[in-house]
Amino acid sequence: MATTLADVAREAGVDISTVSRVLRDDKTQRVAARTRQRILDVVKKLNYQPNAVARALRLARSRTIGIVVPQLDNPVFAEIIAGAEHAAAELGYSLLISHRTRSSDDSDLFRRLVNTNRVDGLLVVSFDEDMQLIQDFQGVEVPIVVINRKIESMSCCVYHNSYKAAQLATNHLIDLGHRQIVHLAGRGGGFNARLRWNGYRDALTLRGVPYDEALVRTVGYAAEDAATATRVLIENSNVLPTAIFAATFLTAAGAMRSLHEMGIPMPDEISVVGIHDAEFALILYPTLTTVRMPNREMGRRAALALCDILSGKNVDSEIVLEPEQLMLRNSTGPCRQG
Amino acid sequence: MATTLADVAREAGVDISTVSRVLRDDKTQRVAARTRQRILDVVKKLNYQPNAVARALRLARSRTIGIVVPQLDNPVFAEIIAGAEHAAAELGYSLLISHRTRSSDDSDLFRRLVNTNRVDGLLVVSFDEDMQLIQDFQGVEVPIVVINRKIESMSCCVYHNSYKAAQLATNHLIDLGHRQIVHLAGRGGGFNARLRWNGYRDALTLRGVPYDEALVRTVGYAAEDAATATRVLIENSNVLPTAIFAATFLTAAGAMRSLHEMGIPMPDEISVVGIHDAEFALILYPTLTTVRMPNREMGRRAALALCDILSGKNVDSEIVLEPEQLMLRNSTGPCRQG
DNA sequence: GGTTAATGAACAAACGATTGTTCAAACTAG
DNA sequence: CTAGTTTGAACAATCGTTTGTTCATTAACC
Repeated sequence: MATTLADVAREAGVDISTVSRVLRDDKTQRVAARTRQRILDVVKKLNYQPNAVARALRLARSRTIGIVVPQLDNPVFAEIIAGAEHAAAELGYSLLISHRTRSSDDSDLFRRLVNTNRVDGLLVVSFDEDMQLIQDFQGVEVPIVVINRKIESMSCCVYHNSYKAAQLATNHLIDLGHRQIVHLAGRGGGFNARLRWNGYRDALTLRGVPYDEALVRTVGYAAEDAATATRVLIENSNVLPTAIFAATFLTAAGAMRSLHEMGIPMPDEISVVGIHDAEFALILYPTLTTVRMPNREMGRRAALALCDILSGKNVDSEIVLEPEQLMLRNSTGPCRQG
Repeated sequence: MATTLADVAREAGVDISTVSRVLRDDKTQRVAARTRQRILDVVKKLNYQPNAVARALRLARSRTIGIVVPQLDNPVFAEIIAGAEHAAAELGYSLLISHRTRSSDDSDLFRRLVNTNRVDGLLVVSFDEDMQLIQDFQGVEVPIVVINRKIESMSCCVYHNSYKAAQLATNHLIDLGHRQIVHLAGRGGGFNARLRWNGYRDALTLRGVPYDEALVRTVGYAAEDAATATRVLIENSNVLPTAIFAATFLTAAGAMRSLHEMGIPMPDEISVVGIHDAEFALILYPTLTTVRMPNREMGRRAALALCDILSGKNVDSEIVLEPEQLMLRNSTGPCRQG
């Protein structure tokens, strides 16, 4: 069995409350230096570690936060989790992970997590389109930090500046001389999808390149969707686009596959740029130019914010993270038609 | 505040112990049908949910298991986690996630997780090469299930039949007429790396293809390592290999990138096959032929085994999962030199 | 030296559940 | 009608902490 306060107290010949006070460094009461030392010696000797469960019961705080993610096998979410786990661990919090798929009816997932007092707070990573999210928050009595999207009614949201990211990507293409720039946008008009579309449109307009809605295609999440859309787009074009700005990594990859299949060389005839950077950007051929987004940082900041809320501090209701940088690789190049 | 047993008891006009017995369906004591119904009504009315922390303290069981992973942004590990989370949730267990990097000195990570009574058991996902693992298990007093590798001294290990997977991959290449088959093996000689190498060698031998150690290269984990190794290998070959069997997904991707860069067409001049299947196999060009391994299932079986151990059942000390199937795609084709 | 103040540590009551024990009321039987 | 047995539910201890309160000592002061 694990050693308890009682074991330490017995060995040191004091009351458990005294041991507790020494360990908690209780200010309201003083302990003689000799006694304190004796206790600390015993604590070390017995390798005492406080029982987190008992403490959680007494304090009504478990020092555990829950993170709810829509899917795990997505590098973006994985990075968010990694960032959150790291930050939480540093602050002495544990991370309980929970899965919330689009399909499964998990309307009481949050309440279950919380009502059974397992978690002090919740980190919720949102899919762009999950509209049910807000109503599922009803009746959840712990602080919630929303990741990857802004929801007005929530006390704290941490998300990327996707608008800026799209501008970076688009400007890069414009700088290379491209004018016929296709945008493969996220279907469903979610938070990030909309911002990226707007960023793309405004970047064009600001630089005097006419915005043509016909060059925008909304595609689903899978690479296959982007592949199909790209094929259709190319086959039906009178004037071939010279560049593609893909809203996500998988979209970019899907587009690239179609281009390969149609024998269109990159970046010679068509440049491709994507958003989100991961190891996978390097395994594509050609390696993919992307706008790197601070996903880890997003997880980290969200965890920090939640822990701040839990310790009674005030936090900004919105934390917006700027894109890190344009990762220049081999999928983009100067426009040959310019 | 959340409702407690006391709230329910007061409302129903009974003692808390009676409420508890009704909810636990205690056999040792009977409760009058009327009382039982009254209690159940109140429970529903107040939406009572037991406090998991209090129960954990009393029962010395938290119904939480910890999963320790070496990295998160790896689709294989992500799938394992997803499988484990799902199975755990179904059995009423929560999953605490913890990160254990190769570098960080986390020799007491396991003990910390356990001694503070946060988890009833541990799922440890192993990196192939992590040799320190075993000694870090010392003094950990909860059941541990090791995932992705066999460790003799452990009571339960769940892992893939990597030997068989390698044979599947190699046989596929042999069937296509290939004889000069390179193997890009995992560096460090870890559990899976060794099995795959052996599977490759034995498949060749069994089919009468001479095994030539010069055709095996050990490479590190990153795609870049495989890319470099492939380039060196090709440039120094008298007889060009006609196929590559890459031990992992990233290895395959790295090799493919080098082949692209050297202008060697796939699969016309060189076929490539990898192990592990994910969305990423579909975004490569050409799409990658792989042996699909049951990673989700591995996580699921490990969680089930751990929960079985925790409920006192006996479990097999080894659970070996066979490769699912060869996913035939466009990176492999008949040998043109045959 | 006797009263008061400060010190140091024990005592005890929670937190919310589970579970062995006790006990009153109702029932059975002789 | 009384002694003995069931039945149904309350009582109480416990899990390992934290923290307000009490209580001896010792020190301090006039």
